Amino acid sequence: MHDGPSQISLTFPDGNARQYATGITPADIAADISTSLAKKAISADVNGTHWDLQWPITEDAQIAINTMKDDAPALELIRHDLAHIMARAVQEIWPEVKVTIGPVIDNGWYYDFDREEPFTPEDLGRIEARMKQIIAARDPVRTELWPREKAIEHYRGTHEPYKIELIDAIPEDQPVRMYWHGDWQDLCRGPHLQHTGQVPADAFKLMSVAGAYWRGDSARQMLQRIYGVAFKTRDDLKKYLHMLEEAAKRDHRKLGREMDLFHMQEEAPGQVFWHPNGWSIYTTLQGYMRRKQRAGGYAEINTPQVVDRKLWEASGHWDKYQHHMFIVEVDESRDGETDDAAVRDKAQTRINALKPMNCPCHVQVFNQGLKSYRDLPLRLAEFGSCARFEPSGALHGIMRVRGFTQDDAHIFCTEDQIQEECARFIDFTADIYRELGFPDFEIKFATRPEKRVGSEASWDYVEGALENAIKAVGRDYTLEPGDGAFYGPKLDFYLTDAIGRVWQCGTFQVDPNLPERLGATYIAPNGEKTRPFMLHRATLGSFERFIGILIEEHAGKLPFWLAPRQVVVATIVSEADDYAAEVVAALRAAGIRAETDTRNEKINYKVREHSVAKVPVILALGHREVEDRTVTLRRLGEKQTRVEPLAETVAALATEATPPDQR
RNA sequence: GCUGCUGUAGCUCAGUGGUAGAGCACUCCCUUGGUAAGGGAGAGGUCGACAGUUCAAUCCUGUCCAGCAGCACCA
Repeated sequence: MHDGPSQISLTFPDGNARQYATGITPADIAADISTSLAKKAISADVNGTHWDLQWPITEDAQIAINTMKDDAPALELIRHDLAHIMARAVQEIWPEVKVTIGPVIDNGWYYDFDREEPFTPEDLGRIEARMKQIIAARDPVRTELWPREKAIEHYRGTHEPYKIELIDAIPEDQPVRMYWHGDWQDLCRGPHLQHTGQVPADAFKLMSVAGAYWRGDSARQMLQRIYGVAFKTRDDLKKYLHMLEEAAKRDHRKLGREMDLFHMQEEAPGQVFWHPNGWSIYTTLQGYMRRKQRAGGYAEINTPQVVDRKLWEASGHWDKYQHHMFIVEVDESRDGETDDAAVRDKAQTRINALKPMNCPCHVQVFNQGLKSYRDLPLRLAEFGSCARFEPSGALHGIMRVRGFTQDDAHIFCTEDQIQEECARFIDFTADIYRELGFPDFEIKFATRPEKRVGSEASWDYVEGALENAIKAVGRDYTLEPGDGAFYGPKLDFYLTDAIGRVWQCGTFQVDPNLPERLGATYIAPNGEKTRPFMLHRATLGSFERFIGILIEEHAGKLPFWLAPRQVVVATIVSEADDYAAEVVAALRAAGIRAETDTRNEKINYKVREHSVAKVPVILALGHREVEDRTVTLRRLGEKQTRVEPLAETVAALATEATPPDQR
């Protein structure tokens, strides 16, 4: 059966090599080393491949035996075996349920089932109880390689159509691997544990059930996906559940309500009603970005929101993006008509769309007047309000909305200037992220997709320019082959927040296509009309989304300069009211957002209320402060208070309130 | 958009086939209290919308709208 040598040499992590008969399994090797290792072993690493203890080894290799002490393989196996154990439990309770796939994901696993009836939360409890029985039974796990015909035949017999489809996707020449957990069988590439009892019975939890398309294809069957989380110990599970609770407390939708930042309502789904507090954050951030862009060589412009379809047809959006656009039909015959009834009697309808992007309008600005190569690079920036008809299921608080404002800009430049502009933009963006408290970010470099326009030479050149730019500014990147836009490659910038979540914010895209479609030209040194390149770029992405990220990153406790109410001056006795007004006036004169709280409430009450509202500084005033012209300062989250002279406090807070670019 | 769940006072949530309740918030009164909720009284709801079943619907059924989770989407 084996063509290879009858003896193989396996090298262990300590460097020792030993000879074994070919076809030996890691289980045999572990048993050969010691009985305790044989018991503790969970899997092996063979030449870097995660290897089931039951799989034979047929060639020389580096080998390491894994135990539960090895985190990565242990978690992988626990979660993967739990996927199978859960599927087994489900089929034992409801034999008619069809199984599909059940991979390991971050912190756990899921398994997709085809079942008529929806799984209920009570069902999850039943399944979990059954899983614990299966674990307690310590059922052996075994595996075999089957010829594909036999496997297909088997699944025809058990009426598992999804499994047959999975086998069809396996290359013809490969046998099919089967696994058994006790008597329950599943198609699986493995590896797995030795028996179900190796799974910690108290360190997993079924979390939720949700729909998911078979093979991720929205045209195909909707399945029911059950999510579970699993760890090595009960403590780790508890920690994870606690972390989820903490994340829920940071939810910008909850904090937005508590801090009175914004609201949304059903008459305007996916659009934000900004309240004074929220709008204060927005305008502060926008002011900051405006200064940064000016310093970065951008000229700010503003363009229309409602634009005739002709422009969208010319730009190509009408063909490719119409399903995402808000279309506005206006009866032009009513022009000058004041009688509403007459207006309804349409004669002539003009079709407009709310702009989903600013780029076509920016080209219109570029196209006004003749441009010279001396004008390039021309950097046009707009805080552009866009509307996109996002699918209802995609909406999420202010993070994914239908109406939003981008910190958008388009750089018109020559091919030679792309690299320099890209490098400038990366530095520009890195500087802003650092000042806003996100020093670490990741750049993803998306290269030419299969469906694309433009010559290979042009793609080669532009991709090279971006890559050189990233290297020139000394950044790392990850490659996303084939993920670029049809017209050009792009860089996407990802921030990681305080609890490890990743957010896509900045973007930089090279586009030779739109200038072509919209007829943008400049006069080159040789006197010829020449096509410029257009670079689409954004740093924050959208203000809405970025503010959502800031809220969640800081759990509502925004940096002082961004906080909507920076200081509340709270009186302890009403005799301090006049002094409180004076203090607030002094703070406001120094550019600080301050308010008085002279309500007839105890200081405890006021402190609690403003703390809950995340006001960074509370100044308490009683008889003593009035007498001494001092303030008692308390910072959010600190119990300690400090008594300071008024003038000193105002000066210190004024410094602290200075935006990072003006320090 | 798809699957499932949810929609009751400003917020968080109970509840019932005979048109509703709590806590907090709000208003007023008492209290002037030194750093995370002082006391009392009061006001506040077309029970998401529209149909249907019923003598009677907030409750049952259907459709729609919105929200939540996941999937798909995010040229």
